[in-house]
Amino acid sequence: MHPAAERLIEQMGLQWESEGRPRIAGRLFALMLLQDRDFTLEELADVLRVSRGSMSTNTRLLESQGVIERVAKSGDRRIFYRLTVDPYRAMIESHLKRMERTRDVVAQARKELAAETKKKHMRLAEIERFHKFAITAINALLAEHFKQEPR
Amino acid sequence: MHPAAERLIEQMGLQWESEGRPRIAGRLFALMLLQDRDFTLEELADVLRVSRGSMSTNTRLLESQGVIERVAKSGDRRIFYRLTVDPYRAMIESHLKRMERTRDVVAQARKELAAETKKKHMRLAEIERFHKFAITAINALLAEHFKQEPR
DNA sequence: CATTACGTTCAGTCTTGACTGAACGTTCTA
DNA sequence: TAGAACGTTCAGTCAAGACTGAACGTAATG
Repeated sequence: MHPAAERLIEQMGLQWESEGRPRIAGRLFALMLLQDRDFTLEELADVLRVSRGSMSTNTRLLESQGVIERVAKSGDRRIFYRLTVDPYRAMIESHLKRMERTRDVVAQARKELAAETKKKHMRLAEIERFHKFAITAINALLAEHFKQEPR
Repeated sequence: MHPAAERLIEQMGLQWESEGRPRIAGRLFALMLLQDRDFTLEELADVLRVSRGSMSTNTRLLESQGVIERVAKSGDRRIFYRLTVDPYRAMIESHLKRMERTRDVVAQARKELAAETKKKHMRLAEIERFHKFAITAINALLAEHFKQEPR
């Protein structure tokens, strides 16, 4: 493999790790970006030099997030993996879910604290507004970017 | 403290933790959202029941990200902390930096692999395009949301 | 049926980093 | 100048979770 390709894979792994996601998943993602084709689990494990167990865990993780998908081939018992059509959408959407969760947590607290709100200085409303705004914007981003390839 | 306030603090902590950020920092952020006032380091440590050492680390972290700021008061040696005017901007901007970093890593790899690009199936260009698009969109979001309160 | 190949699971290991608390340096005060 | 109060640092502890590898179940193949 080309040194630049190796580097991309490793750096993507570190990037993901720094964001609290499994390093192997990041490396896997980068590999698939570099080679847009079908891989067997074993091939992935070999190329990235990790155990099949780890690879199984991480393919399942990325699959659950809609980043990669499984492909069956007749006459071959093995499962193949490939990038989905729009892995970015999947990743953005998981971000979106997190923001919505935070928005809900804040909204709930604000509701329950409504009585005190008038007395005390709070900035809950402010951050809630921001979250709503951002969520709307992200949705708009998704709509805009994928308008020519609807799912 | 109101149970709902306690809950917000703890949930925000868990949320941050799940995103790979220190739990204490999330709890600290939530506390300041609830009570928009100045805190000493010791008060923060007491209220959240953590050591002063931890609190020192985490206030420095949030300060470096522009989420909180230090305030000096004459006649008081202690340092006070409070939320900045727009902590969300700071948080979005750190996101932005990460995306830019990824974009650069991908761009670099694509450049070095230019020769092979024509031969092989790659999706580097695609993800690079998406990153650029998203970065632009986030900048637009910032501009839009903060247009009435420029820094 | 026996054998082989495959993916998953799980107990155990290891790494990372959050957190503590004592020690330290500094600044203020008496 | 001694003492107290404060914030920071750092060695040490601890927990979370990433990762391994062996064991397992299943399906294909002969």
